[in-house]
Amino acid sequence: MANGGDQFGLAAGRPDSDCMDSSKEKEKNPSFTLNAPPASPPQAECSQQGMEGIKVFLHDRELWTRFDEVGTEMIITKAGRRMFPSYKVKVLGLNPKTKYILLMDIVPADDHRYKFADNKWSVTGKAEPAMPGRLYVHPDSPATGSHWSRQLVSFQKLKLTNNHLDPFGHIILNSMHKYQPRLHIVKADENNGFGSKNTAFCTHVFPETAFIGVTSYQNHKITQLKIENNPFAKGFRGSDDNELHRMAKLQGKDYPVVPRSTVRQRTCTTGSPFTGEGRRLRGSPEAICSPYDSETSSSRRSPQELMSGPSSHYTLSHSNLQAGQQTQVYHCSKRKAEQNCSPGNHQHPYKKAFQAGSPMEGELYYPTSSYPPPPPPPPPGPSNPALGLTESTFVSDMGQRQACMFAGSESRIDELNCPTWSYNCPLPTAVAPMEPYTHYAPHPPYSSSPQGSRLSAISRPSSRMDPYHSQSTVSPPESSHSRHLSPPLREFPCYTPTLSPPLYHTLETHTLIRCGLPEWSAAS
DNA sequence: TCTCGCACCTC
DNA sequence: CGAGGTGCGAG
Repeated sequence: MANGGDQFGLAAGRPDSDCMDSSKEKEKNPSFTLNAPPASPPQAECSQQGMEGIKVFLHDRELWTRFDEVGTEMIITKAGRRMFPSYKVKVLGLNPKTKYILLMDIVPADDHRYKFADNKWSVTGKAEPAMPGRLYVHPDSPATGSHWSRQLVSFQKLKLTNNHLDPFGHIILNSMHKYQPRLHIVKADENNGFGSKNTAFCTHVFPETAFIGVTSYQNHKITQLKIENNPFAKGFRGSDDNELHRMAKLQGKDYPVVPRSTVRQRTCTTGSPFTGEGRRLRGSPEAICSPYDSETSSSRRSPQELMSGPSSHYTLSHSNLQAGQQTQVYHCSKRKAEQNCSPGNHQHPYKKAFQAGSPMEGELYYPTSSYPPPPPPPPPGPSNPALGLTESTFVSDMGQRQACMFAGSESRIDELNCPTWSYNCPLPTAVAPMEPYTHYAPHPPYSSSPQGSRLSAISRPSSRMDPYHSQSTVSPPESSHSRHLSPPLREFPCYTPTLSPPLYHTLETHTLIRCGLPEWSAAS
């Protein structure tokens, strides 16, 4: 991302990059300091709650970095498209016996809409209102620390869609907008009591995983990278003659055609438009940028570092979560869901469902009332929905454990009052009500530690940096910095214990519970 | 811009 | 083998 971020010009600079230790980072990059919160006081609730020692390393970071340097694009389709590279992480430092819920969300990186012209990305306007925020709960959740640490934690099955009414629980994104995936680790230990102030969680952001959602690839370099690295795209690889023949066929030409991939490779490799100055799209002027800058520097790290290093994870307090998101939870039974509705079905079924029926549903589901609460509240955070979800829930519901989606609106969070857990019943249709998230509050995602602070700050002016301290955690192997911010608040989505038939369960935002911060708590 | 059906591929 | 993940290119 570093680069990528730059490329996109995302508003943000990336917060620090992954692997480095924040402290180290600072050393390297003075600028970093500016943005980044000081090594920060561990205030973090995270630390208090034993989340401080958690280290997260992005798998295949090198690959992510390669994409990022060009400007990562992720295809978003109505049926839902997987991300590539896949988001996989190695998590260390968890208490072996404690149960945790791992989930992801993807938040707007900034409030811009982008266009790809002249072989480069540039800002073309203001972002569309944020889509309903959804959280993807790892299918294994909740599971013990030993379980998570045993092997890579893969979010490979997470799918992205541009269908605002998506019933499958896929993460909804807007095309030509930049996003930042985030990983949330929520302690599901009963002792914490879900929804309690003590519930601990932390958020990790790998700037290099930021991407722009597209309905079709814009940058040939990206297409090439996808083809070269994604096994499912093997058929497009220009291995030798195959490609030529294939291309010729496709084009209906008798003569060999030069495979795009080949061309691209040559073309793109070196000077990506993005590189250097070119890369940065105008970032949002906001402070955000700075963090990224720091990030950028980080990007400069040696390849080795990038590769192996644990990415820096920032622990963001929930604040990082995008503001204004609502939380909804969807449990999808993988197979079933797919069978019933998914793409697999051949678009028909689901199309109908979505297109035809959806509008209504969508409307119905969108609770206008709750809508954009003014200050973007803290992100749904790892909504504890997960927490709420007990194992039993997960397990039982899903024959197999499956990923669950949550959509959260931060905005609501504010509104939420005290921590109470409520359970919502999934809609019969499986469509969860969602609210649009409040339009993005400045980009939360990025500001990692600094972000964290930023986010919070953003969402709530009052809660700025102070409240959140990002701790810098040193990531072991490589330099990584992880910052743990103590979240001011925590929200917990309510969750329905009984999974109803519908594959998905939705947690509504208002059901979220906030925990923790005084500031926020006061809000609304 | 986006959607769709397709060939080709992995699993 | 079938299910399903790919990018392609026409529409």
